[in-house]
Amino acid sequence: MEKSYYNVIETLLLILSADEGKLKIYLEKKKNEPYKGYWIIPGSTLDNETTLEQNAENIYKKATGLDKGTIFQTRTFSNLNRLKNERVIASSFIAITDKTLTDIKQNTSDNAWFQIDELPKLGFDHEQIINEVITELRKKITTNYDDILIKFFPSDFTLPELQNFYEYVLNKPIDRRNFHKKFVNQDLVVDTGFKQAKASGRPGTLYRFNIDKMKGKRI
Amino acid sequence: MEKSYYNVIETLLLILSADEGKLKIYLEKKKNEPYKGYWIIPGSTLDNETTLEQNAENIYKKATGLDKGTIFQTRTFSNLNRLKNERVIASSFIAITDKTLTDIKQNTSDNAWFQIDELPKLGFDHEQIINEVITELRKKITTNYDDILIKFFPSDFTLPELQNFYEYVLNKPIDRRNFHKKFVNQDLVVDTGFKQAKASGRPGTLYRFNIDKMKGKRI
DNA sequence: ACAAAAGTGTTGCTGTTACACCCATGG
DNA sequence: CCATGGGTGTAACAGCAACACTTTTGT
Repeated sequence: MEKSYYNVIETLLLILSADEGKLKIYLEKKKNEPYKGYWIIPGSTLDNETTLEQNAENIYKKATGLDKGTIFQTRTFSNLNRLKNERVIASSFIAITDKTLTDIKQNTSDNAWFQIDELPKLGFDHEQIINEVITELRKKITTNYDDILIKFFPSDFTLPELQNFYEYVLNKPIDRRNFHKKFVNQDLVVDTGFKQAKASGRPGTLYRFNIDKMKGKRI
Repeated sequence: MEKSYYNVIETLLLILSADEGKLKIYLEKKKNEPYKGYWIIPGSTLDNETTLEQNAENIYKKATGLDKGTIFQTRTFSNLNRLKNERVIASSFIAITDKTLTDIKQNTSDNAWFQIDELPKLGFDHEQIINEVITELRKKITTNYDDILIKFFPSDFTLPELQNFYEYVLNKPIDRRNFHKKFVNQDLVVDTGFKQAKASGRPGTLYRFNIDKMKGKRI
């Protein structure tokens, strides 16, 4: 290979969702070689008439069937040996979505949701990319940087649900009474008046974020 | 221009420093057309045998004469019309440095430090890039995200110095007594035993960050 | 002595932590 | 009535916010 000032760039989109108190990622199974049968982050090579943001949106639309979502840029990976044959730069994006609204509710043999701590066998350097991007994201979630919690819970939720997700990301337990007090006493959440329908146990109260109070709030 | 999957990428390095309570950026004056006489962010086109990180380090070394510094990646800009002739993607990095240690202490006609709210006439889209990157950075500084304050104050400082910088970035005043108490009572800083040499007024006590206490500390 | 800038103490408020029992629902 | 999971109160402590006068230095 010869030294050149032209580079190949791909956009990789980490589609994430808060589901059952876990942080989950949507992955696709590769149908052809190399890495046939391995799972990969959905992506697309960038042409010089498209922006990275447009590219990410296109991947999002194709994968979820949704038009609009919370999509933002994260790291760009430029290691020389990411792929075998050619140096390809990966610009990674995160999309935060509501799993229940997408066309990909059900896991199939071709695509599925995985907990970010229970990843399947991944192709290329995608496991490393997920780990690096998620490490950054965990910091953002646990401090509510960029009001990111709101984006993971766009619709109604119970406080135990939120707490489970938060404990999962933080990886340590929190006292339920204190968690409840924090959100309710500071009016960070609003009671919707509805209760969760559940299989067992007392149904939880459904809350919604009080956007005004949550904006800029450091958790 | 024809659609292609090859792209030109440049690395832009925003070299920053906390100086006299202000956030300053190092810029270079462009010597040839286009934008001759305008100021620009130092940068370099990426070849396909170099990583973005290596590229940023090279720019840093060339500009400051320093070997190592705190350098990290920020946004990648891929607008189609950034430059006139060809679509060039800009991957921006921040370098945080100690202005007094660099070879660029003095402003010359070719390069100079500017307060980030008193920028000169900038070439290309560099003003927009600075503004977007600095907006993100301000959030990080004011929350001490990634322990960034330590990086801006690697050596001794007085509390009023730190406070001035902090007020400048936050763009609002803070009570001096409360600021002092916060850092001293929580042992976030250590008294070095020295005093600042100053032109007028009572000399300030020189402190150093207590790294262990500052790590992960949210300000 | 004056100007300039740094150092400092108290009080009330707000949020955090630690801790254990009762309540609503389905089976 | 039992299992499951949700809801709740209190007290001690820590950090934050609001407030003005004194000390050290150079001129």
